Amino acid sequence: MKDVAQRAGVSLSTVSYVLSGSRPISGPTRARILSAMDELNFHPNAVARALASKRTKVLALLLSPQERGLGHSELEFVRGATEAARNRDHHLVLLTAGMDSEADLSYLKHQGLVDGLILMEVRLDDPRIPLLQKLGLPFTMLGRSAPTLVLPFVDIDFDTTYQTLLEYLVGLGHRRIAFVNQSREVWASGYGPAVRAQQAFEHSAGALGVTALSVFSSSTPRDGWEACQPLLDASEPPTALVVMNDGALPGILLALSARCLRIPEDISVVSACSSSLVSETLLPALTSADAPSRELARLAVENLIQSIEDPEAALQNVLLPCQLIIRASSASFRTEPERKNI
Amino acid sequence: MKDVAQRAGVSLSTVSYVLSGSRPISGPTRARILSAMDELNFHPNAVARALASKRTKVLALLLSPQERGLGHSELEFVRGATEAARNRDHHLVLLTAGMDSEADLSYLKHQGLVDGLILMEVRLDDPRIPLLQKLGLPFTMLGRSAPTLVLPFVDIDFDTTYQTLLEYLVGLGHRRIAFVNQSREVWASGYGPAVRAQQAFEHSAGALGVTALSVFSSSTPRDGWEACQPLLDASEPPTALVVMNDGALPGILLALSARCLRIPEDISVVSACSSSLVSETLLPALTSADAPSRELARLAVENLIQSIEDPEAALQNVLLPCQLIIRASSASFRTEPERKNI
DNA sequence: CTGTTAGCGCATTCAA
DNA sequence: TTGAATGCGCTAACAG
Repeated sequence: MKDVAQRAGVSLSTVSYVLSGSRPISGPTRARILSAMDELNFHPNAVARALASKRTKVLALLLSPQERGLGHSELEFVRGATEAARNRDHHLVLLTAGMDSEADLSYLKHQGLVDGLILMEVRLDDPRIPLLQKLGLPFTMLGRSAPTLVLPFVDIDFDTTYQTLLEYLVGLGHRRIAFVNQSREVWASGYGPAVRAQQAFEHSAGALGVTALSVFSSSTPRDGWEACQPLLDASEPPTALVVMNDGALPGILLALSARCLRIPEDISVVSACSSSLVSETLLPALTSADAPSRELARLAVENLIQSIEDPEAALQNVLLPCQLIIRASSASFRTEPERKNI
Repeated sequence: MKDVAQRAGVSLSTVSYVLSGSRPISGPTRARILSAMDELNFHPNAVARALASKRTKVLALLLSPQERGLGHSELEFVRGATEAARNRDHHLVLLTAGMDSEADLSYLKHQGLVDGLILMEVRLDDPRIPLLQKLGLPFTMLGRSAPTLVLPFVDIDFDTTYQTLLEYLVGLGHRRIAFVNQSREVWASGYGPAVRAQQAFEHSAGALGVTALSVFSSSTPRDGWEACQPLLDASEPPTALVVMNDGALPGILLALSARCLRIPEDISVVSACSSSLVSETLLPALTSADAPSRELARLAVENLIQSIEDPEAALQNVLLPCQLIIRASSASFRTEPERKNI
């Protein structure tokens, strides 16, 4: 950098100022400096900048790749966040270690390698939250914890999503609708989406006066298969399935196929809070309420950067509903003219 | 850190040396220093260390989450790599941006935020390789490029894997075996696994004298379904399917179900180079050759760190075969006593 | 075995 | 609008 300064006939600090833009530099000198940088193939060193400015411009996304691997909708979130970070001149890295214990997070903080965090897979009483607050490490959540806490987050608007979904199905004539949630363990652990979706489904179903059944399933085809057996064995099986479980979907479709139930003639299947990348490629293509992952990611990043730059700023929480996209797996329920159960 | 030094009654550098361990320190002083660090709740600052030592101790895993989302086997690799990095006192971050162009990689290098890279999804003539060599950025590949290049890599031993797989199937009496590869585009682009697996399959099939068919399929259930239609429509359909395509598997199973072909009575299905997390949870549980992701990850990290610490070191390439695990989807082929085709 | 010292490459405060 | 000087927190010679 001092080479650049010499070559441009200015002082080292002037070079620094054109880089950071934190001070007005006259047109000509700025141009000389820029071309000098170019000629010398100069690239500022991020580590040194970080040390001097105490900001690394690195944001981390905490993943917990325990259960089901990263689905398409998570990946879309990652892409959106990466892109948003870039637009704001930041790096976005994914961290996967056991970033949950106090030791880990404290380590992260003191290492000083990241300026802030985005938490995924937030639970209602997520233990990471008090830790991060205590450590003073800026963070934003994808999902939210218990409603009492005032914290920065972006999340799916489950109420609106399920209301839209159920109104659509009821409009098609369905009166017995089943919900396939995530696993009971995940739900019981207070994982936000599982809990809120369950509530939202039951609430909307009640408001619309439809019979609501629900089952849990881990995110595997095998469990999806098993989870829907009782539903299909019932004396009055549901005429529509709402599934918020991408991983279980193949098993569910297989189970229906095994019983020779046609979709959507015999039963409608809609996917909730998933990615169109999965809904579109299933057989048949599934009507779905697609999660606004990209948009949420963008908002989360903006949120985080803002709270890094101004810790006092009023936080701006956002809830976005999933968007209903009608595909081939839903149809109006005909009052059993030719329903064939085997 | 100077506070620690004072409190322990030693010089600043001595503290530094107990941290880095790069110099023998006597028991007593070391103990005093450690307890001083503890009392002051001291944590070394990674950024400062990086600036002074010119090593960030950060390794990056380059992902290209374009097509199919990260599958379980990739995630297992990530976990293995993270763990291995930790054991060697390094951080492992995942980078997902468009880290392929020269500009991006050069940026990464000059930023100086990472010491080295692990490349995933390597193609036979991967453009990133010459770039990284030119930039002098240490890297290791998961997978390998054209065989002529001498570069550090770890990879699956496709030849052994497919030989084992086919010998197993032939031993069960199968003589018509089909292979479902990744998509034609992926194969044509020179993606290593797709190319090498195809070769290995054909070679082993030839050596064993079995009739080999093969099709391509993108990693979606829909395409899996479609890809196997011609196989099943053939006058002499295969009696066994070898699938190296986790994403297509659900569609393939659905297609078989739709034709009322039972697994394994009517047709055997085995999964190649996948993760047991998917094979186990499909219906039925699939016999599979599981990728040694964890071990490969560990080796890749060791490799990379070694080449960072000693760029001249003789590189140690490794090929590991997948391990055949027999589950419920394969059985001996009975010479059509009751084969029911619909 | 331990202390002294000179940077690492840049941001930023003070002067001019 | 620019320059000079100080320091971010730590490492790694060089000296004892």
